[in-house]
Amino acid sequence: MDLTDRQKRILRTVVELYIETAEPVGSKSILERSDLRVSSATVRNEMAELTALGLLEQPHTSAGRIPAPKGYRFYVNDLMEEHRLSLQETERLNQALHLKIREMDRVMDEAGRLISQLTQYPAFALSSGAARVTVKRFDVLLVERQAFIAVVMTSNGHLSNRLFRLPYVMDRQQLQLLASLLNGSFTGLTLEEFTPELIRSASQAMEDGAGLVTMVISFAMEVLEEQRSKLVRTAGLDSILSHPEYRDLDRAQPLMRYLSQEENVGALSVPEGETTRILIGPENVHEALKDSSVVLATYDMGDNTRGVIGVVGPTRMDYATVLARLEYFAKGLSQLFEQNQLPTAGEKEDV
Amino acid sequence: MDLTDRQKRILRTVVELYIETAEPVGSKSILERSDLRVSSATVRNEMAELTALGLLEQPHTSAGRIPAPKGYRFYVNDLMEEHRLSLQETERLNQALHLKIREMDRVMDEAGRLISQLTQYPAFALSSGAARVTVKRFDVLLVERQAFIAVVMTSNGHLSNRLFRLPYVMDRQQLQLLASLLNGSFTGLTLEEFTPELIRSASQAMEDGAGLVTMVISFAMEVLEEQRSKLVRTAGLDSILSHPEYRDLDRAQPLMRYLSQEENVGALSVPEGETTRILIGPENVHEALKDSSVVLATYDMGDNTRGVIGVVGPTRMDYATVLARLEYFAKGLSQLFEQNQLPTAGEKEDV
DNA sequence: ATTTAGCACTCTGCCCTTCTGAGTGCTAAT
DNA sequence: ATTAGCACTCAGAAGGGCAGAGTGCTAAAT
Repeated sequence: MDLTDRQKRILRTVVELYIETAEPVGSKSILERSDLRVSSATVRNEMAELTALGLLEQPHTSAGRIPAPKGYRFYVNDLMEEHRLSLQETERLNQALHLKIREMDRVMDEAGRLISQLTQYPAFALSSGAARVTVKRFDVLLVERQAFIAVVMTSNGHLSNRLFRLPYVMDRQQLQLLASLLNGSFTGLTLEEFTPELIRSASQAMEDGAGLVTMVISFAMEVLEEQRSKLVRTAGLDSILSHPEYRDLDRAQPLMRYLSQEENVGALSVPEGETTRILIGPENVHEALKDSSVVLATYDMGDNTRGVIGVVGPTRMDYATVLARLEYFAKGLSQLFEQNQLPTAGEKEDV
Repeated sequence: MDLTDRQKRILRTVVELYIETAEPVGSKSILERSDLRVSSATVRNEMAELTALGLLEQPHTSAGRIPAPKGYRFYVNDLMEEHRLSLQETERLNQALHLKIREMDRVMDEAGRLISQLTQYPAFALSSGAARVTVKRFDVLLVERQAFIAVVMTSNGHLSNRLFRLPYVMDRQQLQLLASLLNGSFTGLTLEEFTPELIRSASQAMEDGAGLVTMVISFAMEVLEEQRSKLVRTAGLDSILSHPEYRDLDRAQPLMRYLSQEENVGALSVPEGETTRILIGPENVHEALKDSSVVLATYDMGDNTRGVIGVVGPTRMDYATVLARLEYFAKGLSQLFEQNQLPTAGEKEDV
């Protein structure tokens, strides 16, 4: 797409004016805004050209122009200046990042909420579950004579535990045996490798405490399952309604539905190798997003896994600002994970 | 409020018809529905009476009547028949209750989601944090020479753990000491009783490992704090928009805002001694709920604490059905907590 | 003393028309 | 290539008229 300088200037002005006002932009307002030294007729001619190229569109014959998705795309790729965060903004973001929260769920909760507040769009946070999780280590703790706690540490540094009660008395030795058996046979295995045969043979090795093995193993499997699955948090749904493009319920409702379903939001992702992504209107696969845009940024969760945070809004979104804030926030999250000790209720495991 | 039988019949018919259709109810449709054997004029007279009593209201002179908040209240208290769940409904609810989820957060997540699906109204689930939580027991597990896991069991049966890394090597004996120290000084205390002095004196007792005490203790304090705080989950916000009374964005938006804020929803409660509660329109304290209704039901979380589940909808809500479903679901949750082992990642502690 | 038939009246929602103003596209002149 | 000028288009607001639902009241009937 080759545009003259003047055309670029015009396109950019249209986009920015439209982002501001949500009203179709006429030739005169362009002149007011940009410092083009031409007449409105010239601008009109250029706009006709840009429309022919599919960069602008006209809601109806006698209205101004609004950016077409292609126009936004061009703007985002080539025209948009990087938004420089103001001191206030970084201040606010930093403050938001000083959440002293340890649990994964909470972090994501907060992240979503904060981004939404910060951008005025509905936001979400995803943690892409660790692809290949294994149990790294089992521990068993005798609590009373008839109860013990099993602690499972997974390869991604997460710790889970559960209390088990038993109908009979258990001795320390038996527990010892259980622990070494579990550590011997089930560490380093992915969920799939927990085969029924393996479990059976381990149970048999345990003799009279055979039930214990299956109990703890099924707990471990739950943990693996959970660690593998994505965590999705959405926040700020209410802010949808404050944007004029969603005044129309027929637009707002499908979007809300979409955002209310975890599997939808969970499917949004950033291609390997990139750290951010912008999806404009029809570039979205899902029908419900066809006239909305999505801005995504990735953060580093430590153990080679990336999480995603993002916002959804009208195509008339303030891409520059949103992107800048999102990136900054994502970087902050990465740092949190790095220096800190997030993974759920435990500390990050480095090796 | 004394009403004749006929008046009650009419009021009830108006309410039920209006719940169904969302349209003002005229004298003729009342005759069609109920088996009153009088003329429409008589009904009109009665309706005028009911209106004078503040039980019905008229959107405008030439329209039918709609129930006033007082009318709903009367209906709910005296007229409403208990909704009998159909086989399908119980089926569906039972299915929903067979979530094999252990973690508190998840249960609440699911509960909210399910109730919303089941009722078609936005729903929420609250766990009212245990009022007086203490640490019941500390455990420490050596993981490597320079790392250990601390496990904290609280009085409400919750288990939390965290991994601590250290810059120096630690021996088993030291850990032993740490554990007995913690168990000796900090069990049975509420958060407030973790005084700086106590912590200081305990640290000193530990000599070279003084840092360990403060680390674990501050972790324990986080856990207590967390156990004490409410958990609020909201779901199904999108279903708001499918009800005609919220077609008007100026109604929908404040409600969504309200529901998006945890502290608002967290404030909803059921008085001691009751198990359910219905709040109709202006009976609600919060401005945003003035023309919506809330139905609440409590469930038993085991350790003398009650959780609340509820839905929010237009005053024209199908109270009977919603209440029945909510109660059933709440009972199911109570059972889950009872037989099962919910509290977060651990099992319920019975004594 | 109730109940009812009958009727005039009220008001909303809908459709249709008109009008206005913003903004265009085109033509002819520069 | 640019511009002034002008006719044209169209959405949205404003207003008028109409139909239908439903009321409240009066006077008659039970």
